[in-house]
Amino acid sequence: MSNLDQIAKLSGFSKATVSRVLNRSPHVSQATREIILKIMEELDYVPNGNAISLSTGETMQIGMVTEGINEVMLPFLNSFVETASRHGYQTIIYTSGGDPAKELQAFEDMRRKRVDALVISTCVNDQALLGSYCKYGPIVSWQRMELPEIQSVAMNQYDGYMLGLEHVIGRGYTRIANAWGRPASMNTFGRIQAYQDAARKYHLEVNQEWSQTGIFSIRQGEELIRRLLLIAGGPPNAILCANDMVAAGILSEARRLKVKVPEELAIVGFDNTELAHTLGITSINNPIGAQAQNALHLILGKLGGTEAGQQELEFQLVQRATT
Amino acid sequence: MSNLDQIAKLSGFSKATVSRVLNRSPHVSQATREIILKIMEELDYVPNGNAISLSTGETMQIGMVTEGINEVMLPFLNSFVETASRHGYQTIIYTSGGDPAKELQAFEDMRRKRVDALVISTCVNDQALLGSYCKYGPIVSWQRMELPEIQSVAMNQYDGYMLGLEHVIGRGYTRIANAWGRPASMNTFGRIQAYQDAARKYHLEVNQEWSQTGIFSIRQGEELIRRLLLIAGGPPNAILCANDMVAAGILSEARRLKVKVPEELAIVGFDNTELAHTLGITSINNPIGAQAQNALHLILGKLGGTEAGQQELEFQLVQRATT
DNA sequence: ACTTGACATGTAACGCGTTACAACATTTAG
DNA sequence: CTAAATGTTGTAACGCGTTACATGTCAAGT
Repeated sequence: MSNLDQIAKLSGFSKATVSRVLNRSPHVSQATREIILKIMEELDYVPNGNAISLSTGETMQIGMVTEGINEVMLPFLNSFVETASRHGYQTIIYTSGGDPAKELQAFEDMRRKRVDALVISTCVNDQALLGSYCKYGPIVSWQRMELPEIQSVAMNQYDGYMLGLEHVIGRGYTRIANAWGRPASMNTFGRIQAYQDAARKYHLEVNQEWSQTGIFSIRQGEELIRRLLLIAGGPPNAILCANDMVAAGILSEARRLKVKVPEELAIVGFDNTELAHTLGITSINNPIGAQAQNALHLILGKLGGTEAGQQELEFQLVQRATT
Repeated sequence: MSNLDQIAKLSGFSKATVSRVLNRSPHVSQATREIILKIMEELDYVPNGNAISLSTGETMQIGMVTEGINEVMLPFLNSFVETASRHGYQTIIYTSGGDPAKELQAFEDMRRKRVDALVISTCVNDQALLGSYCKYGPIVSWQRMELPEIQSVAMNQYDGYMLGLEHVIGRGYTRIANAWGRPASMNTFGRIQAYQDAARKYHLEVNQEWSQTGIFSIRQGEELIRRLLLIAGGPPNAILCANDMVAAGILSEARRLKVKVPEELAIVGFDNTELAHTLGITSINNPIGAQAQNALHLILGKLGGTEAGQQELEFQLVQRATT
């Protein structure tokens, strides 16, 4: 394995000049550049990434923190990895599986200079704790955060959820159930607010049992609808879901149980993923890919010292067969 | 930002001793260890990951090479990330989007010591080219490879596909269509072989137009079934798919077109992902998670110098509503 | 002819741990 | 009581680029 020193010795120039060639510095004569490039070629030289990172203090790597990779994350992850790579950054995945200690590994890795920045997709640690890592590098979150240090690319969940609510209300549904996601998250908070405001404004029937938090997955959706159908005082006739996976679970289980969709039950998903398209689920179009790009741009801005703003994004509702 | 030198100076011991404390070497007296740990604590010291990597030549990072992250990859990726992390390795995602040059970046990164090893999920470069990177570190592939240097954790596709074929044949279907994946891949090759052997053995009706390669996604599945239904000489009455996404596309489009499943069309997916469960698609259980673990173990073995074997895995067919 | 500046290149310190080898002290065995 | 073994710690080189600053050269400007 050849190194820069050898190239320098062989070419007769100093390490500095060789380094300049590597970094395309203009302060090298064309003749010198060619000689050095030729020798590099002959020795099959590539610079050692770790040495560069140690020296510059940059790893060109960004960590993505998440509980686990699921269908909803897919467009976020894909878009982020893609965009980051276009800017020369690689993405490292940190999955916690819900274990705060494992999640912390990502933050420690930033402290140890293994990654230059972090994007949080979902996280299970205390926000104050995460905040204490901000001094080690930029942290941007997909979900909205209370902590001002951690910027978020989440959209205004209140508006998005209201869009879904008014859609089903407009179609005559009044017994609306809610499958919300992470309890105590800002996203969920905005959605709850929207529901409460809509309930008041449109005089919806309200039943505590119709609203649940902590519902994320296909299986949880399946279970939820089974429970909802058994509720005393009657089941809801519409349900808004935390994401499309939940909606998919509810839809397939409802079909199995011979519940007519959308006549007896309207279903609205969230995120408008491929899944919603495939299953024909009405969904609120969360422009996830664009959010991921925003996340990267915020990070690049912070890394570069320029405080970049994010472009504004808008929700849309895509109507399909479930409403 | 404190460093090892400072800890050494403050504690009165040498860098070597401090390093020994960090690495839990037994050759340090208890008293010394405590003094040094205390100072580390006070200075809020963490070792610099890049310095460690430069020094040891290991990054504790493994690259995952793929065209893009999709539903089928999900269990592979999740399982790999999880297992790797348990062994102290982080996973870096390299998506090529089908561009060989972008894909090569991953291989170059191994050459530059940015990652210790690579797992190939899907790849678009010439295998011979990839082979030339084997000298820089272990490369393991999910898909079967022709190159002996690149070990694979793929299962015997012939057997798995035959399982699916015999299942539908056993249920009386004889006009079997095939939606195969990547052309010219070993996986596809095995499946084609299985189909040809089965066609001969069970006297299946054969129609060139029923078999296609290059079908991977939900959308492609949708398009495919539309085309198949228009074929002169009649459409097939069963179809085996490259993966569950394709099966999902076919199923939903078939329903839209009022084709009765499974009466008029049997559908068999591959991989038995969450998607197949949700949509009730019969699928061949490719134990993807276990394959990912195998991949990691092969890599760890090669990194550690011990040639680890992989545990044998078996296919199963999970019957659901589409057959 | 002389200053000024542009350009090319070198020097040496720096970023930060790891580790082979040496050295010394203290037991333990004989 | 000495030699060998064991345990503790230090020295210094190594892994490999980057970069601020210094030096030297040559042409343009006056």
